[in-house]
Amino acid sequence: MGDSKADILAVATRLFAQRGYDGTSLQAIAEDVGMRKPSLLYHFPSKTDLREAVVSDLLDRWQARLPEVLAVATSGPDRFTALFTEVSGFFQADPNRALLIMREVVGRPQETRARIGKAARPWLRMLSEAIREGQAAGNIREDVDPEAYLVECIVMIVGSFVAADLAGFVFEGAAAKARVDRQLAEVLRMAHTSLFHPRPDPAN
Amino acid sequence: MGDSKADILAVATRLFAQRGYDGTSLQAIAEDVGMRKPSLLYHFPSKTDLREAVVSDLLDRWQARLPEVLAVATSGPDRFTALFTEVSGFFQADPNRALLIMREVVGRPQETRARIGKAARPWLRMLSEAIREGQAAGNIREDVDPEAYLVECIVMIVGSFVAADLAGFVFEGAAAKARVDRQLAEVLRMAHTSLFHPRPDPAN
DNA sequence: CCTACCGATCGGTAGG
DNA sequence: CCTACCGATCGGTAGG
Repeated sequence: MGDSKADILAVATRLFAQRGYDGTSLQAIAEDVGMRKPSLLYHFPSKTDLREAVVSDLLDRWQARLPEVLAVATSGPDRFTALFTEVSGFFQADPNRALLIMREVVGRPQETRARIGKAARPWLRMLSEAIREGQAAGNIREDVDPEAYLVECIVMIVGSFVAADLAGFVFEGAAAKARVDRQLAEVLRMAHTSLFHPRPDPAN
Repeated sequence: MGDSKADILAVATRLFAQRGYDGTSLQAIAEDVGMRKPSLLYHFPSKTDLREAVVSDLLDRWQARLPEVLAVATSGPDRFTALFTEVSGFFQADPNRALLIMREVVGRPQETRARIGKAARPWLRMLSEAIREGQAAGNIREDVDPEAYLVECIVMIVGSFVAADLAGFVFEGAAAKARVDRQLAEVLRMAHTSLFHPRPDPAN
């Protein structure tokens, strides 16, 4: 029923995220979609094309969230936490997104990496500028390296999903979902504490 | 010249790290080593065996550094920075280690993940206990989640090497090596700031 | 450590 | 969207 192209994209995203690009055959994707391999290749002329479409789809979905993210980042109380929640919510909506990005970034094809980098660029520019303004205004610690700080925040958020899987082997108990939540809570704390000046009234 | 088995391990580590396990053929490894595929399979009976040997080799090299790490972690001034430097130095000695770990952790074979988790476990237990003691003694922030904090520190360190590659596309200039150094410096600052209580004498 | 070779599976095409 | 099929490459074996 419905849009075959969208079905293929959804299945390919899931399998590329979970088994990697090289570890996923077109046959496996076609089977999960419920069609034969040549039919899949009618919609996407080659495996490389499918990969690009999967990455484009992910980046498009991020761009589609742009309005909410901007709204939250420019007004209201505690903009920092709101922005953080917005970003991590994007990955929580589908944890495969985090795995996929990790794999595509670590993977070799420079072209794909360049596209992800290009998509992230305006965001990082805008936010690093905001950090510099905060530093000039005295709200943000002077020793923060804005670009490096932002990169590490993304690394931590995306890494939380990857690590949550592994953490099950390291510490007992706790389902993957609860693990992610706990990791993300700590990431928020770390990111917040290391960005702003300490409050002058600690209960210490 | 010399130990074929060690040569194979070194080449396999490099190629698995850079192209992934599925993206690396035994033929490619054999070629780089300078032998034929069946000769390689004489030393390692199957590709799976080779993968396990590569992971074991990495974990063994980490274990071999244990004495220095423990020495640095239990005495001397600024044990935090010393321990951090020791850990990141392990990956700086060969950045492929960071890529390999990232790939093996994100990859599916649960067995490999379980082994990495098992190797990390005693370390994380020991350090999280030390954090709890610091919290009881009042040196460390009460709101730190010890296990989650440590997981994120590792995520950040390993992620710095992965991100340094990508950062070249996001911000202009700066070679990968300098990028890693800059990211690691910021990771150290973030990890330190978010762990300890603020000094009572900020120049603010 | 090699040559020679195997069945299976890969991405992709022809043709309808 | 299918059946039928292609050459290339995969991990691995036989045998020396």
